[in-house]
Amino acid sequence: MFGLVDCNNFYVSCERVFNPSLIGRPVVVLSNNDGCVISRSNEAKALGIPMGQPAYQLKELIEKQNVAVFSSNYVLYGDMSHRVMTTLASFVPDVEVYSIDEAFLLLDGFEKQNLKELGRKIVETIVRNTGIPVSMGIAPTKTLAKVANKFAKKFIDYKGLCLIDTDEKREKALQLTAIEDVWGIGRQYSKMLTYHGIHTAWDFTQKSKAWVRRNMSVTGERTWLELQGNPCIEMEHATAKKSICTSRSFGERLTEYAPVSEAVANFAANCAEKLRKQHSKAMLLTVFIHTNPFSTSQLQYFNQKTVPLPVPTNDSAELIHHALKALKAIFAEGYLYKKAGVFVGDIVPETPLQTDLFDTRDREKFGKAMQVMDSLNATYGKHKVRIAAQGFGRNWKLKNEKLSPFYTTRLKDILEVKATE
DNA sequence: TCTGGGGTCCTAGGACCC
DNA sequence: TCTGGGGTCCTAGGACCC
Repeated sequence: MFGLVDCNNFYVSCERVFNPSLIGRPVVVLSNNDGCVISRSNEAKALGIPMGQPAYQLKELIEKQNVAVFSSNYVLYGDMSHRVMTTLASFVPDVEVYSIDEAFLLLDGFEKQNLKELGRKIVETIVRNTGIPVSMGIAPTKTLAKVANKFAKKFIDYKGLCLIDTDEKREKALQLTAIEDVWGIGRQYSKMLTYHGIHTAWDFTQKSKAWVRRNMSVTGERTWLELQGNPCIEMEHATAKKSICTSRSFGERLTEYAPVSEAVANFAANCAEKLRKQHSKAMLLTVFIHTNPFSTSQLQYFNQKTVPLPVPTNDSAELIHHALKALKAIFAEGYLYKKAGVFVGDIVPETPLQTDLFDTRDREKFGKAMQVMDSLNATYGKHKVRIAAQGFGRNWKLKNEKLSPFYTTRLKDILEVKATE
């Protein structure tokens, strides 16, 4: 059996833990740059605020209904997520952290009756220990655990826990699940399936295996099997990323090369840090820049450049060097830039080192410098020690006007909470 | 009229997830 | 005025090998 634990309205719940006056109120959290709504309290959902709605289109509603609005505070959410995951790991040995607010649990070896008790205990302990309310689904496959989780969330009588442990329950659940709500069925497949008269998860399971394979390839076939109780998607465990990307929209439009290059240098440094953290190096780097695609009045420009790295590397200075060279090749004057990003690919393990006959860089020396930089920054704060090209300008920085304090990670903010308490 | 029979690797694009 | 930021897997087709 598999369990799926999912935090309810996660980002909103994080804000509420440290600001209980938000409980009972409509609350939303916005994406980077205060762009779109990405988390909503139940009260905000009841007002009809959809997921992904641009904030500026909701201005009136927000004022009229006194909706509390927050910029996203990923430092806080990341720390709260860690607390939830650690608590889960104290109950079962095999936890797969699936996203910032979700985890799969392998529940093999528990008796049926114990399973319900265990689930109940997990749901109650998480909210008591972290303040974050969660829902849990338990079923014979991951896809069915996802289905069970939706019921745990939807029906208040379940008190956050739903088991699908008999064929009867499974059939009933599938009949009540719309096809577009199935894990693995996205917008395109929903459209195609609806066209073929398939409206529920149950309808889907009634199609032949060959039909599903023909129209939806092996991934669709797996979903089909999983919905019938045949597990084909196993537990996965954190492995090194095969590609890494850091990109941001700018708080204001940029026209000059200097601030764009500063931003790109920071994105490259960020990619380098992520590479070092997972002990790998990249062999390929891409830089992209573009104007605001939503604008109808401005001249549009999209461009990107990919460069092979002569020697696999995770050195900040080296990645910045190549990123800026690529940027120079694609930067064009006369546009209002909205977004840029750095992408690294062809990722290989840090060792063994692939050497290059003509490589003149003292990699041992620079590697040590990176280690020192990482350890200083771990103590004194992100990017406290940096490469000069990263600059101090900040004029490309994000808009986040409604940012909450770093309640759990920054001393000043922790003390502020204590003082108000 | 008839025109071999396998392979591998890479890339782009499309689907999906949070 | 104002619209996020990450990832994964699969397939088809082309280039190339013998």
